[in-house]
Amino acid sequence: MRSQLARKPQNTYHHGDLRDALIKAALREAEQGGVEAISIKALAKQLGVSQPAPYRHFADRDALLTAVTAEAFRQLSALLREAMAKPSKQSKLSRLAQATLDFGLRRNGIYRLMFASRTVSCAAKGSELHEATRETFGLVIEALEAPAVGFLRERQALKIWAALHGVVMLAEQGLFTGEAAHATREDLVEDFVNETKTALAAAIKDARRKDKARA
Amino acid sequence: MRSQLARKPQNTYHHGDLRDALIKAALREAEQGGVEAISIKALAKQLGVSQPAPYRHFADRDALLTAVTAEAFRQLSALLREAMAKPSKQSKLSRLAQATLDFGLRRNGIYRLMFASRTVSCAAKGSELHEATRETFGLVIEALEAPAVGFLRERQALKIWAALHGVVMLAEQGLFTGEAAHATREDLVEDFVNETKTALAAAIKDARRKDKARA
DNA sequence: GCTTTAAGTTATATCCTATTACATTCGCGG
DNA sequence: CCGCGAATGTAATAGGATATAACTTAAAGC
Repeated sequence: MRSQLARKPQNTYHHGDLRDALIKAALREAEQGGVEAISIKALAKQLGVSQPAPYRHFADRDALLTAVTAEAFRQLSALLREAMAKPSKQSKLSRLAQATLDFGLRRNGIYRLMFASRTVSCAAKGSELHEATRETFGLVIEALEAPAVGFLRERQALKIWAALHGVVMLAEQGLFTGEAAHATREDLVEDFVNETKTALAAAIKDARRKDKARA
Repeated sequence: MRSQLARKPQNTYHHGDLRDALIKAALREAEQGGVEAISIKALAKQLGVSQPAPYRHFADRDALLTAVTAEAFRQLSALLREAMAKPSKQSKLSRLAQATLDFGLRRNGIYRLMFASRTVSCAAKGSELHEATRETFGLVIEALEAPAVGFLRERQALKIWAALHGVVMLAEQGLFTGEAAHATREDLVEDFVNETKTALAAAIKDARRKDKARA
């Protein structure tokens, strides 16, 4: 496999793994300047191939962005899985939440590419991107560590997921400076984590009660 | 004032209010296709002026986007103010929250322009955009209808603000379809509203208790 | 080994941003 | 009321990006 080498080996007509190299390089670019920093032309030059070469692998810029976004989701999933796996006195949910915040701030260009573009919503069911996002969301559900009550769990997962987004976005926009800085980003995330836990516990208790009443 | 007419009157060298017309037209474009739908050239053509004319009013595309974003925030503020003013059996906070959700979904292209781009975070203190965003955030604080405990209020305002963002983003990305659709967007928003209210009440009670203990 | 096909190249069309140099109009002081 | 400077608009043009078409080279399979 030549996919490790980002650049094309000299004197070879074929790059070897241009598709993969393009995605990796695009991710690097996006890390700094967000979506608009991804330029087919620039990537081609960087990888030592001609400008239209990428079009052999991606129909257009959007197709590349979609693939890049999918890869980014897989990387986030890996990070979250890792955070959830390592032993800690904190809950799985808390670790997942803080890891998400960390990813969202440290790799903000990529984060915005993942969530702030319309790419995701246009992903067809069954597509690579759709699967990648579902996997990530699955981890959120898993982190709740709740008995399988189906939609109750999904609802809380959606809520914490949404709240995390918001914190990342606002943090990146500098809304935590000034007087509001009394609350750090991490504090807010922990607030949401706790509220999610109590809400989930209450919902389950409620469901059990109704269940018993019916019996 | 000629600002009502979007198009340049025929046979007049000067447009009359090109700056304003550009912002309005750009907002219309963004409503459909988001930020990338805003093209200086296309706007100029649409307004019947030469292609470089806009550069008399905006240094570059970014400057236009910044102005457009500021206008969008002012429009959101107006909408929220209206929602909060009209009599209703629901709380101010609930009305503000639902109005935000509505704005975020119905005018999603603009919403993304406002929050998903880095424009806002680059706004210098005192700039038009910075003032516009602070005004909007001020309305959120106002909607809490809490006694002035300063940072306690700001913290809850940040939290509900963040949560609202998240819901809008996820909703727009279609994460509420499928099994998760058990919870509608409006339900989630109401959940957050209620959690904010109880959290704020608890925080204030706590602060009072500590205050009394000191006396 | 020969052919088919995947992958890359050169050339080119089109669109957009942005600048420069020039033209026109507005408005204000004399 | 006139003339001059600032504001605003135009034409011409450079430069960069996406994307397509026609051609070329290497790889892979029979």
